[in-house]
Amino acid sequence: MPSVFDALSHPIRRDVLELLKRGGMSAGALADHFDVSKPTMSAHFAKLREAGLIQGEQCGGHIIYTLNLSTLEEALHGFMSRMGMNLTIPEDDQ
Amino acid sequence: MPSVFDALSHPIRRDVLELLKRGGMSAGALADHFDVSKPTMSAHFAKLREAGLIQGEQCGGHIIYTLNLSTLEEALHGFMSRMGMNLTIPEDDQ
DNA sequence: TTGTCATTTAGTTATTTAGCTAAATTCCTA
DNA sequence: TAGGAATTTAGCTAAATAACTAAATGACAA
Repeated sequence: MPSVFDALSHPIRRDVLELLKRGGMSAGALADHFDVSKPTMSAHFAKLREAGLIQGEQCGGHIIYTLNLSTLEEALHGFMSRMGMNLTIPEDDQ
Repeated sequence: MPSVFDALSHPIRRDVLELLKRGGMSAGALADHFDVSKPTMSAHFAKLREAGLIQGEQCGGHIIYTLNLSTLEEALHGFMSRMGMNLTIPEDDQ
């Protein structure tokens, strides 16, 4: 069971989270953004899933991944408060 | 050259950063907090150094490691602004 | 300058990670 | 229900990581 910080240690996985910031995307659409094979991307998705950072939902013939921002917030908040920093989340744009 | 996120991926290294939050400590004093050998700790220090998160200064027969908080802030700030979060650093206690 | 303590380097091992291709699975659609 | 697209699983390889012990280095102190 990889921690959030393990999941964040690979640049592709950080990029995936950013792509998901504005809404869900299918595994294939996500994979198209990166220059590695789809099975490799599938393994990255699995690591993000196991860390609780994303979740996938079967939707038609696709799987739509969505960001679980609260897991990320919680992990960063926990670490940063240990380090004496504060995290603030801005209000949603409307 | 490991990134800040690589350096943060090991729990011992995150704990080292927290121990250094309030000031410098020698390699030996830091190592005493963990249940691994000193050479193993030396490798963890090296990774933190290469990521720019700590620096060591020869001081008497010891090496004093100090936190480079700005590197951590910059990396977290960079990632969090990509993710639509904000980081604030509270004023120093006086 | 020799001894001692602190730290790092060397060298080894086991495990994990990241990547690939090929095959299996899943789920729609015709 | 057969075909086809999307995704994951299996199985493999190479490289990186984390750990250890033993040896080397560095820096003071007697």
